[in-house]
Amino acid sequence: MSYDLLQQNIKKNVNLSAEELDVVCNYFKPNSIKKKEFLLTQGSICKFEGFVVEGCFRVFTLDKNGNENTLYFAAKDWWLMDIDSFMNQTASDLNMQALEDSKVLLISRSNKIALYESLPVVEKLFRIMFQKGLVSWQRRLVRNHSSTAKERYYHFVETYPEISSKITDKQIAAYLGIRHEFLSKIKKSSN
Amino acid sequence: MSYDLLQQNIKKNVNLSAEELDVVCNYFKPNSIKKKEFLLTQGSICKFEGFVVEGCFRVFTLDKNGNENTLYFAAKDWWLMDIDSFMNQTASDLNMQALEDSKVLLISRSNKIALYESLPVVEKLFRIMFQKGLVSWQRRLVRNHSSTAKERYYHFVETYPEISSKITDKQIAAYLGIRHEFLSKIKKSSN
DNA sequence: TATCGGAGTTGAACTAGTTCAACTTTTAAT
DNA sequence: ATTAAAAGTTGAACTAGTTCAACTCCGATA
Repeated sequence: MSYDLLQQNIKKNVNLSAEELDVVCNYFKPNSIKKKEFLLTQGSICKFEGFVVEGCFRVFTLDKNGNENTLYFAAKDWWLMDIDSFMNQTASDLNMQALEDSKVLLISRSNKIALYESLPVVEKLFRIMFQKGLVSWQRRLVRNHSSTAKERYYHFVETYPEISSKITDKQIAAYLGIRHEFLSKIKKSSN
Repeated sequence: MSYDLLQQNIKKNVNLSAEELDVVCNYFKPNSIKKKEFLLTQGSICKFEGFVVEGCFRVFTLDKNGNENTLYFAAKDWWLMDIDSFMNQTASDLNMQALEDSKVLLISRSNKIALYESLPVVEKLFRIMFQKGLVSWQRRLVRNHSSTAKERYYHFVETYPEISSKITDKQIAAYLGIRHEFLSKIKKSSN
């Protein structure tokens, strides 16, 4: 059943009873997205938070120079959110595109609010999730400042082999913050 | 009284009664730190989370090349934390140094846990704080990838004029991820 | 089976940012 | 007031990464 993965994911962060897990899951609705389709586009208002059950997404923004900048990839067992747009109902800066046929569990804003209210331990769940998220964003920034593009590339493919295998080099370059031509030269150069 | 600022800060994120605010504040202990002293050093285990009442700190890590990399500055009304080391009681990668004589309110790990348990709305408080933090780290990464050092420099001084005025150019360079010699050239070049 | 478009490759010229070393200015401690 | 140390400046040589354009190599679609 498609809620299993979500339940496992939640249990990594907080202890919930089977009943509580069911309550949480009931707020999430399954959705299928075809390859190349967008779950969110820049300029629109984010209506959901999502959890990826199957497939893979890229989350990117188109910057002032017209370059794509990838914030993160979300494969199976990852969360998909535009926190800012979802919380404040402001125009999003982000695009979320399926890189293959995918299945997600989505929670609407009103359901998210209801969930927080009906089950206070969910506050703790997301507090811990965001806490962990913060740590990894901090690490990524330091890595960007202290490593070369080549080092960052090998770090990425070693850390996320499953994701690396699903995406193009162009998309990896957009994540690393380099041009894809240069990534091509990195791969060619001897280690 | 030195808890006022903390109370105001909390009220920006959640609605607490005066009594609840007092409960929260009671877990925090005032501390004075002299200029140049360290509140945390790389390799040690972080025993506290802090809120800056007066003064200013820089939070940085010494990377493998021996360069200082500044994660953030914390002036009055900012939080000081090494989430990873504090939560998991693992060796810290971070240094927290006072840039001037400073006053902080510190909460120990056992008190933080007790606080979460005694007042569940504190979970919401930190959930929202971390949520906002995540958004700004994401923005910073995109900015690093899509702007030149010069643009990032002017963005920094315009966004944080109070902090800019307290710190050296060397420290700003360590935050921007550039060498201080290059920052010197940026400032000299016509806008 | 042809073809079209996107992903990847390559090279040459370029530029943003680094490195190092020498120097000046400011700050802090005695 | 003196001095030492740290911060800031400058220039010259360098390098990591960009830009642009031409080309190849698929993989999807008609």
